Amino acid sequence: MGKRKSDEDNDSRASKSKSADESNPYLAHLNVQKLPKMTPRKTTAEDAEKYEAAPTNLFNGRPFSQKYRDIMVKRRLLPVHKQRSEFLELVQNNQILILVGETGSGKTTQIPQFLLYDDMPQRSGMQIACTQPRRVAAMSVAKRVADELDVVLGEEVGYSIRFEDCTSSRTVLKYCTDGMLLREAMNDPLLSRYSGIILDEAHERTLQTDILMGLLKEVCRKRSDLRLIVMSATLDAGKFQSYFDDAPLLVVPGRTFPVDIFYTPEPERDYLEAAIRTVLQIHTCEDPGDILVFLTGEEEIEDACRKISGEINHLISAQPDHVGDLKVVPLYSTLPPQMQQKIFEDAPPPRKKGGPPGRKVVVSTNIAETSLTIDGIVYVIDPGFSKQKVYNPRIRVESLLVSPISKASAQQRAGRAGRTRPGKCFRLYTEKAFKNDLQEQTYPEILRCNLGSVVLQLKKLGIDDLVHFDFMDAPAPETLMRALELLNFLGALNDDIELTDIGVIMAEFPLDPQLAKALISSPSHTCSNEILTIVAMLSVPNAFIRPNDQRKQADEAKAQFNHPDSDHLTLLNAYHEYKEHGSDAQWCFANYLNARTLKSADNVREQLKRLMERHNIPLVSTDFNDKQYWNNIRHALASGFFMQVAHLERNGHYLTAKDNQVVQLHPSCNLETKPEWVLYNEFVLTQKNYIRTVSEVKPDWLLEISPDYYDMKRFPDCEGKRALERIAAKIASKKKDKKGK
DNA sequence: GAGCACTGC
Repeated sequence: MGKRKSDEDNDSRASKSKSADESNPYLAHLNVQKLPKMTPRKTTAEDAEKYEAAPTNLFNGRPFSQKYRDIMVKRRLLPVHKQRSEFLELVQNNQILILVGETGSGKTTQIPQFLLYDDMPQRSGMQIACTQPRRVAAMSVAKRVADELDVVLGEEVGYSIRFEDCTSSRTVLKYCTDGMLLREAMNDPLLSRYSGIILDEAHERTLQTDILMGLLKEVCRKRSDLRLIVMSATLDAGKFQSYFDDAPLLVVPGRTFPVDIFYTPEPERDYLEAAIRTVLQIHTCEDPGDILVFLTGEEEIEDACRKISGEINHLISAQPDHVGDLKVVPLYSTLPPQMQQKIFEDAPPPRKKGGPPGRKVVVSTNIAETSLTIDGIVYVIDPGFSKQKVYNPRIRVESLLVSPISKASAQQRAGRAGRTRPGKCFRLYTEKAFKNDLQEQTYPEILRCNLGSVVLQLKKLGIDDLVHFDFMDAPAPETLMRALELLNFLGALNDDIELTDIGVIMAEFPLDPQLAKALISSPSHTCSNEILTIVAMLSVPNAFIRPNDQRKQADEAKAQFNHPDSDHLTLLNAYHEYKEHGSDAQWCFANYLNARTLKSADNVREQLKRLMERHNIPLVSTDFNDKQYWNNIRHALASGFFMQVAHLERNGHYLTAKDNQVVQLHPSCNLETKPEWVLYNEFVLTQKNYIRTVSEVKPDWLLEISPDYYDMKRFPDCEGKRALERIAAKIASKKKDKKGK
């Protein structure tokens, strides 16, 4: 707090009082009299610029550095700079502002600073938050803006992301992930510490951004002092404006190079083949410049890379004087980081002096559309597809489907060719298809996924009437019903759709409701330490590595951790061994385990452990030699996953309980037998219906955990039902016997 | 006997 006080001193010194400075020789250099008076929300661009050009920093009282002045020259050249006055006028006269700025406009770095000089949150001990969908962006932009304001990162400017809070009591501008701001809202629904909130990249319409928009729309009504700026890259501004009650719009031009778009005259039958052909054509016919190809997934990308390399080798040996080298680089999220780094390497040089130039081609998933920017790309090949999540509320299954992209997405892809100089984009579909068949925008995530967690969060945020909640795009009623039903069966919501005591605690955990429930229930099965580990392992990507050319060795390595009737316990064993071996990366490598993934599981575990301690959920274990050790763990899992259970039918197939979907154990399952009853972590819909990460359960646990879900009166007829009825009868007669005696 | 678009708390 000491620092904030000195800010105020500095401020008031600058604006009104002279006497203190005149009598203080150390402050003589401030030359304060020349600085204009600044009143919050009345700042003009000229006044702010005078402060930015003053000898000392308004925010920390230190003299500005040369580096600061050098950066300032560049900042003044950003397109958004020209509109500072316009921005200030709009934000001073309106509570909500929509800002559209294309790539290179400088909106992410400058707008928060413009607002900072106008709001001056330091005077009232408040902050400005700017949200980003991704952690790396929050971190790197915060670093940049700290430099631009000539302050130390983590002091006046900071960032806040999961696992890392780089802010202090003097922080006035904070970049954070949108999920982080949402977490804050759960404990402070009015977000009262913020004088201004900027939602960046709103056009991406992530789940969190959509919830924040709905929430902030309400918060603005209750807090007239709050300023909200919604920033987006696309020209879909009209939708944002009308959602926010016709908020004014500021359009900032971008700074990119023109990109020529080419379409195919006829539809392509095989986009993969067409993409490869186009790479070869560009390489042999076009000017130097790197190529970016968008494909849908790992397998397709690796396949394409092999084929391109093969074809290029042919061409080079046929015409060595006319065809240069081509470096083919795959890119997808599960690629290890050192492999991902290859996209930044230079294109190969000509093989001999004066020979044809070398070129780099990056074959990538959608990761290169938003998350990663590769400089030097001049050619983009866009086949027009990506994998998208879809949710089927009827069978309660999320799956990934290769689908046509939207126009907005096609535009974004094309833009990747014009970052450093004019480029070309080859769309492997017809212009007519682009105009008539592609939808304008990609469906927002909130329409495409299971909403269990979202509904729990909204309830925790104090939204009582979910059905009438003002979503920008309202999810299907059936999807909401499914979420409410799940939360009701889990005991998080009562029959009046109110949050229960357990529901309140569940909402605190950054977990799917099923996992949160299993974790909270685990102390009553004396295995919370173990469930904590399993939940952490299930919250990170698959830790078992299985390279295509070493499948056998990898499977043998995994077999060491195997538990005969539970994949969940295999995860537990792997984690224990990892810790036993001192979290050693070498050991992980030798045992086909992903050290990075296990490290992040450990991080997650620590975070969840702290939350458990905060809520007084005891950390306990059953003695390892107790024969109930394994049973207790599976029993606790069942208390969260009793709705994800399958029964082995006499024909050898599994049928999911109640939904009666035919499913098979995923080939990655390591169960030694096919137990009659299993619970599963995940339903994977690919060529077949698979259930993945499976454990044996005892049917009497199911009846005991949720008599409501396993109410035989509301259970469809199947072999599983008859088996459950027999067990129920047995339990009933036992109870009777007991009473009789 | 198969995959795992991408994020995030």
